[in-house]
Amino acid sequence: MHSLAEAQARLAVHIRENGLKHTRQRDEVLEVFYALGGHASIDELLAQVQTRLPGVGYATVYRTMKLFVEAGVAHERKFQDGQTRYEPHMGDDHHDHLICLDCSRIFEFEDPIIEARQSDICAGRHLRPVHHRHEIYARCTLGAGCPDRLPP
Amino acid sequence: MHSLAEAQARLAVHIRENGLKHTRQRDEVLEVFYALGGHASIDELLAQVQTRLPGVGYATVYRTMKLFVEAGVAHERKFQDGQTRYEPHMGDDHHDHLICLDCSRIFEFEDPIIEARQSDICAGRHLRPVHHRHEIYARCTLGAGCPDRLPP
DNA sequence: GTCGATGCAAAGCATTTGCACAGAA
DNA sequence: TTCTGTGCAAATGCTTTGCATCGAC
Repeated sequence: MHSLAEAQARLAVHIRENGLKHTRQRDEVLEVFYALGGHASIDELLAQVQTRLPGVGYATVYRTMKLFVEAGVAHERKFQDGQTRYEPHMGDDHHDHLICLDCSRIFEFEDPIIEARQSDICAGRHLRPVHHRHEIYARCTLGAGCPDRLPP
Repeated sequence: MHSLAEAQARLAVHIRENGLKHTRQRDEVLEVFYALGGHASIDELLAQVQTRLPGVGYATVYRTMKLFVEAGVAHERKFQDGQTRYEPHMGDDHHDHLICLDCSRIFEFEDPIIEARQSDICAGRHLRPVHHRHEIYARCTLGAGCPDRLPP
């Protein structure tokens, strides 16, 4: 699942199968969620949704994103700033995050060697990894030359 | 720094150097903190401190743990249960966490291969790792035989 | 006697929930 | 018409802060 259209289809199925309802709000939140691209916070989502559908409040966005997670179209990520962020579900590929402390950009990475080491570490303790969280916080080696430096 | 005595010494220095004061509460919180051994939450700390010094409230424990972090005798860790946990600072050695979803135990691990891969991943993007968070959530392969299984 | 620390209650944030009403099916 | 979804406000859980008082120096 990559595109908005696929997400809409999957959500529709989930709604059907669980006797839920298709609403304008859910449509708009899903479109905004895909338009924002990834790592969107509730505040960012709400701000965008309100430009399309004034009157929507936090409760609806929170409930809707929870529904998206249950429907499998979104993932929940908790970084260190106290805000929950969401990203579109992209099939089975797993990835972790690399966060630039200079410009706040969030990169994604996936490393088979690290994944393998994790299994080994677990195996030594009679454990089997279920999921993990791996975030690297880093700074530009280019200093002020960071091409996408953002205001602090 | 490993022992309570060393932590007491370091805290005393920090207090001296910053014109702060040595108090009974800070003594007790530090002892309880070391007695609990690691990954203690504010609630756990407060409960223990109150057996020794009734009347202490959340505010004091929160403020005291923040002081310990500044003094370098404690580290702050945020796992996924919404509670901040603290662990004694053990010199320069860094470690990550392996959390058993069956019995809630928290293991520590450190893996040079993973650390090296992290640097490589950063280098490819002109970044230099500053710190990271790596948590593996796992289940016992022993099933109900998990020797230290705890109630859910 | 100063000035930082404490304890309590109130305030802050992010998130969740109760409830009356609106709107899909 | 029925029952879920929505919007608002109040409630919650964790953490921080304001303020009068306490206690270390």
